[in-house]
Amino acid sequence: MSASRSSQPVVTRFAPSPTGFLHIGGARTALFNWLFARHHGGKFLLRIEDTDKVRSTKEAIDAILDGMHWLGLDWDGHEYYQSQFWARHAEVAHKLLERGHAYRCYMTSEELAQQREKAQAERRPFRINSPWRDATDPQGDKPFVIRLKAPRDGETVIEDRVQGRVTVQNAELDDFILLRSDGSPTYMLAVVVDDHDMGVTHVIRGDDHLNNAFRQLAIIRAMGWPEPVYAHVPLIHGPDGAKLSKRHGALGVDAYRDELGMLPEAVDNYLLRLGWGHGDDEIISREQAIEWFDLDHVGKSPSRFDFKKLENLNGHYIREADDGRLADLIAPQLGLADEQKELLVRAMPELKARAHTLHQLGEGAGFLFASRPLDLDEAASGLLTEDARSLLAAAHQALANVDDWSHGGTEQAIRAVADQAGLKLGKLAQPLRAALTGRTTSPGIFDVLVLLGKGESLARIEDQILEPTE
RNA sequence: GGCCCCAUCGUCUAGCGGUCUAGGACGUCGCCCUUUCACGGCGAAAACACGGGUUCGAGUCCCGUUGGGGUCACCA
Repeated sequence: MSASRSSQPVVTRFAPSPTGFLHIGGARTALFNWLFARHHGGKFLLRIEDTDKVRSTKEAIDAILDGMHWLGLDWDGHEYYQSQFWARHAEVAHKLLERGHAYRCYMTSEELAQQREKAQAERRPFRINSPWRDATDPQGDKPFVIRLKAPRDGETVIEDRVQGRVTVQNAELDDFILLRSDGSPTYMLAVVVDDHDMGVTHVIRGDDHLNNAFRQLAIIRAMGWPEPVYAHVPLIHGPDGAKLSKRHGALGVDAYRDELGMLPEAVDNYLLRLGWGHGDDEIISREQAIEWFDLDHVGKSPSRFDFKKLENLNGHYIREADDGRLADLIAPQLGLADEQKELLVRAMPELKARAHTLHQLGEGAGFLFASRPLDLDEAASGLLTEDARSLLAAAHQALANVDDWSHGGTEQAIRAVADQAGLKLGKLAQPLRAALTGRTTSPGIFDVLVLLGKGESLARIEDQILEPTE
């Protein structure tokens, strides 16, 4: 009976393979691992699984580290690189060999293919059946791989913290490869060795690894190592229920930031609630998440990605966010000079209530920095009828006489003009909005007036009073 | 196909045998607020996949059916 690690200080890890970017599913796995470690005051480690040299690139690794930083998922100590431990992996493979838990297999790929075809023809599931499993005599320098001598009888049971008790007949598992013919370790060996050496106590990962867990356990038991606690989290699916693909949301987290205009706290909050719940709570701060997170409330069924909900959450966090921070985030998009940022910050309280993404926020701020004469959109120019223009003239005159250029001061003047014309405020406010912002939607009209200032406001109105030159 | 897993409103979920005429959130639709759009407030429609059991009693336990997902490499 192997010792359990569940009573030791918690050590979790996130082990992405750098073959692309940090996708959203990986981000959630990382978040869960991070939260679990922080909740228990343990350690959260990061290991880059770069054993596939061809597909692993520096860019991909940077993208992952960058994504982790953005989401606020800091790891303890330095990041590990799996490729650095090849010698150690091989060492373990040979130890297994010495102990009779593994064997040299000299089967050629042709022989393997033959077995596979035969199994297929007989319509029975294919299991590798190597004649070398019980061979005792080394075959000189013929090429070989090292295979695990997996148990064939009985069953293996995993008490998964998310999936519950999962049982698999050992006959289902075959003698998978530990060390390739070129001496490199397979993933199955490498994870087990690294997790052990890093002292990982809890393996929290996507449930696409659930089947692997049984194979990995076989290695662990053969080595007599302590077994980690497993928690296999269901995968995230696209809106149509199919596996999340690029078409849906398997974008890199960088795309959520750069292309979708999301705030990291919104993505974190959304990801946390996807597959995990805490009563009726929806808006959950980092601190609360650390306090509340547990494996018991992770759901067992896959969940679909819902952009609308993410966007709603993002809108919430934008409204909560600091005005200066938001201004900094969208200033590049607007191409603003530093001295223009002050206006943006001042306008932010009005702007941010109207945006669900950073891009919408930027669009909403556009009118503040537009140069005269304004480019009116179709709906706005449609509003500027002959009648409207003469109304604007009256408004211009009234506004020109306003000394107290404040929300109240401008409102008083505009309401007076509307009253005099016997019109509801809206009849005047809309043309005014069109002249001032070039749009039919904007922050409150008096806020716009104040933000723009007296000079600019009057000038923009004046631009629209004059008949358009055909 | 073999093996493994899953199944509450359209979506994310609460529910851990009676408190469920099933709660919250997003989305949808009304109404209110209102100078537009938002924000905010109020309200509505909307679910326990199906069939058997177990039990005094099942959304909650068991079995089956159906549906969905995962996995079956000298990839990770």
